[in-house]
Amino acid sequence: MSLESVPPKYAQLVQALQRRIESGTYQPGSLLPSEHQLIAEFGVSRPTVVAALRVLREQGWIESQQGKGRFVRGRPAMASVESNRRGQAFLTNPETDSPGKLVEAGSAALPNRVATLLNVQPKSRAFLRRRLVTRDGEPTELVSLWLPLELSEGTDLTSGEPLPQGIREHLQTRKGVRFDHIVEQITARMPTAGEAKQLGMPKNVPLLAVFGAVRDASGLPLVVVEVLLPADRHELEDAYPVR
Amino acid sequence: MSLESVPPKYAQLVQALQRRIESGTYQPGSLLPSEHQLIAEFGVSRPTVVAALRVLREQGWIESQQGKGRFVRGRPAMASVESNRRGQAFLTNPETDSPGKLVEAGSAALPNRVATLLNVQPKSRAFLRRRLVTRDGEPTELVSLWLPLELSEGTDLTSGEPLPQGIREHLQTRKGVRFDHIVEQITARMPTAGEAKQLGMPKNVPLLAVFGAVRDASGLPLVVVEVLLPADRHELEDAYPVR
DNA sequence: ACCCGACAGGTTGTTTTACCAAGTTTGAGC
DNA sequence: GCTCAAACTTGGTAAAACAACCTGTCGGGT
Repeated sequence: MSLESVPPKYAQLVQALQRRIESGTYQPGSLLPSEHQLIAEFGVSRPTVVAALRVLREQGWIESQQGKGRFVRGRPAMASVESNRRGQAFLTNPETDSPGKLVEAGSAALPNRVATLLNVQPKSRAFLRRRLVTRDGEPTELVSLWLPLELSEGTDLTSGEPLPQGIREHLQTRKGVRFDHIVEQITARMPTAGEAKQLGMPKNVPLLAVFGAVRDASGLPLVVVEVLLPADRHELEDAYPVR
Repeated sequence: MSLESVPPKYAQLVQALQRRIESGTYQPGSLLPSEHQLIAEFGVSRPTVVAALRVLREQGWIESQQGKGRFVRGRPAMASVESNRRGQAFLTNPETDSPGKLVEAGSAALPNRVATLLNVQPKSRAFLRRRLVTRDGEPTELVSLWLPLELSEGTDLTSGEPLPQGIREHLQTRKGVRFDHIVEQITARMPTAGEAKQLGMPKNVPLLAVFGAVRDASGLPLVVVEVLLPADRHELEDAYPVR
């Protein structure tokens, strides 16, 4: 008896066609064999062929045109561009991964913008955990984490120690909340005197400010992350499909 | 005879189920009716039901678990956040949509960063089309479009008139290139004296600079867009799923 | 000679019926 | 109380038919 599970036929077909596109057997811009030809070659039924081609279309390998056929687009370059989302990393990676110093951890009054993102009354209080991240011994980023007081109770976020677990995992196991997506706002402004000093940057260099509101699937805000980056040392990169 | 086309059955089912989730008939976390129940209620075949449920799963409305059933997640908040991609709009919308003034249109030497994004030799020349976009009569954004000279030949991009057609469509029909995705870089810096004057902004306010490299499906760069935004008047918003 | 419509044959899109496989829960029987 | 089979669930495959769409060809007309 073999314990290794074989992937479904349509998934095997997907891989086979991907290999042919990558190897150049099917040139970008050219016409893919018709459904009937693929049925004959691989010895599967039409629904199986269609299921495989649907996956390829949704992943961007091919595009189809009713009445004409399916055209090869090539290996989707999107997948190879790693998205450098600032907010993402700080939520999933443990703090022990990046060296830094805890600046603040406790209850604090919310800035206006953060209160709006958390969907609470302005000037109300929430839990704040702020860390100065260093790279090569130099301070590079100031990361602030805000969350409602009721969400911070019973967690280890108040501790001065770096969290060995990702914040995402920490909150998910302890409070049962599920992160779903992040709404990100990016602005630029001049640093305050205190920020410039903490980050060791000239006062005439602007600051990139990234606000990330983490929400659950229904859109309810759970946590807000603010990342401050000196603009002369950082830039943000991202990729997305057209239309 | 009626000219209006009816959507396919599976799409109708998708809409019907979405309405029930939105109206609260199906509560988040609860179990969706089984395939058999949906077949009986809507009078369609199983593949049709499965097709609809597959769409809902891929869009994040529900999640499925073999042997147990399908669970309601709720309305995916992602979809309701319209992505405010800067580069996107300037490529698809005709210039006549946004009032503005053409500042430059012709061959120009490439800045280092743009040459890198276009994957050409530094200091080589390319076609530049620069527009100052105004809102409510005030200048708000400086948009620059760079493309290789061979791609600009035979187009109307050299004309001083606003393009009645989107740049994307314009290039696609005239040169046969197909836009696929955009790699975006965001930085902040202080404006030059000329930029501050053109944009009518104070010299001590930073500038958000968005570079968008438009590529085809194979990753070949086609066009580079640069958008300059005074940071006191603009911010960038975006949303993406976690994991 | 040229243009235009009808038509045939190809393609993908949608729907149906049928059956089997795999995971989960339930309850009957020991 | 435990085991295990039955009955549910979703996942996958096969075969068939019709609809919608595109592209040629073959006419007939101007």
